[in-house]
Amino acid sequence: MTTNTEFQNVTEDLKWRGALFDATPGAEHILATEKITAYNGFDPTASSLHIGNLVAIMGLVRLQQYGHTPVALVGGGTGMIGDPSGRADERTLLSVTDIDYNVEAIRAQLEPFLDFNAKSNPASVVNNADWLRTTDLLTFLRDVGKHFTVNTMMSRDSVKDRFSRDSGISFTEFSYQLLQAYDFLKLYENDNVGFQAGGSDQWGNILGGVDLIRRIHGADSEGRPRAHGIAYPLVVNSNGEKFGKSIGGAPTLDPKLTSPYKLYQFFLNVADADAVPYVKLFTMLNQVRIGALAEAVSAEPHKRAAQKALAEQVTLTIHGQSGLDQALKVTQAFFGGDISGLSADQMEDVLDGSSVTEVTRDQLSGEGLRFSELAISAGVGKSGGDVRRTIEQGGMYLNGEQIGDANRTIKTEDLVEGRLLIIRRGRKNYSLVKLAEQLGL
RNA sequence: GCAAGGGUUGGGGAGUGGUUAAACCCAGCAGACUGUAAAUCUGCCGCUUUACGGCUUCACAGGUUCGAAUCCUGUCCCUUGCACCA
Repeated sequence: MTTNTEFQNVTEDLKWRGALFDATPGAEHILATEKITAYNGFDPTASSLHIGNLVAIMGLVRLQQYGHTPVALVGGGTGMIGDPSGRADERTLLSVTDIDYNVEAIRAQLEPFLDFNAKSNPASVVNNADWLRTTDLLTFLRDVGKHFTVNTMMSRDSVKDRFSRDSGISFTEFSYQLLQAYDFLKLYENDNVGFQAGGSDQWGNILGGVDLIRRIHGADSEGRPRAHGIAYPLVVNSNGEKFGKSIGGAPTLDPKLTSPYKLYQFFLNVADADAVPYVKLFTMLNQVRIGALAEAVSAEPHKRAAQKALAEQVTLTIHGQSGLDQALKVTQAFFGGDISGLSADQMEDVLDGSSVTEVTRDQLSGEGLRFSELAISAGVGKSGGDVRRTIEQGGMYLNGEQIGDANRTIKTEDLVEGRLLIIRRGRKNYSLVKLAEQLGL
């Protein structure tokens, strides 16, 4: 074992972290000897990136760390078509308004990761809508389409899979690979972007772009390809399941959709076997730190040192110090002690930012409000029957106390210090209910 | 356009006149055990103020029946073959 904690270049680093799946010939050499500009595309099919995108984001971060210039491409144009990769069925097209909204949201989510003010290699965000929406059909077919044979296009796995299915593939999605190749070409020509990074599912699309650039611009003066690509592996957990595919869908990077607390909890609950690999992939911690964590995991697994480090680091980068503080505070309150001992102020503080529901004083007066109704509006139950069943199984709590009666009603006396209620479903799902302010009545 | 096959509860997929709110698997939820893990086990998993009750469901609209997801008619959609086009 050497004491050397620094890697010479980004590829060594990525390899050590298990984050390099494939690279075009010569790519590693260039990454080690030159400072390049690399881009990674993000699909605006949803309003938020999720943790599945984290590998790619961290890839850009590491590239920047080693002096390369990262470019995040948000697919406002390609999003209008839809990538068939990894899809069993045709996508439903999104409206332009939705896409534009998503593009903005994603742009904002990428910002905490990258340094946009670096002197020599500032990060930037581009939107392929800027060129794709204005390119005219005939020009595109002549300049780009001419370089692709349908034979190759059909041999793509993402396309082939769909051929064998009943649903087939539309021409629209079939064309997708051309668009992504065109993006690379545009970025190469306009901004001298010579690298594309992406998940292994994007490898075919990446090579398509590399190929297109070679066909149009040929090799450089030394006979080397002008464009390169690297791919990250698909992250799976120790059960072979796709990363993030649990607990009601993948956590997002949007604090409104996934509170810092929930994000923190997601990573804290990672299985032992996954903890160290994930730390390597998703944090900037160095070899020494990670080596120590690995030892800690095997020596004292119950202390979950790696899980804690992982959850802390990820929450910190995505939601900042205040987000992490909040996540830790909530965790401490819920798992460290008894929340029924907390004051209303503390509860509110701890749960601020997670889902909050309001009730009016009227609703709680007289007969009171049925617990099941409140639980549904607070989002911890799907229907009256669902809530009742959960209560019967002992899974519903009000202010830290288990509810035994499915007909439980909520009255003003139940409010903690006259203004708050805490509903809990199962072990980890908390929801805050506030008494609405009465406005000038 | 013609012909054949098909559309079942989140997904997959049984079920072809009654005991079917609908097998089974996966996913999901709750509980036990634990380390807020994994594995395992138990219960739940259309709606309903608690129900051996009521209601609404098997693409949609009608119809036949004491009774239909199951039969008939029409409509929509999907798949496959043929034709048309080229």
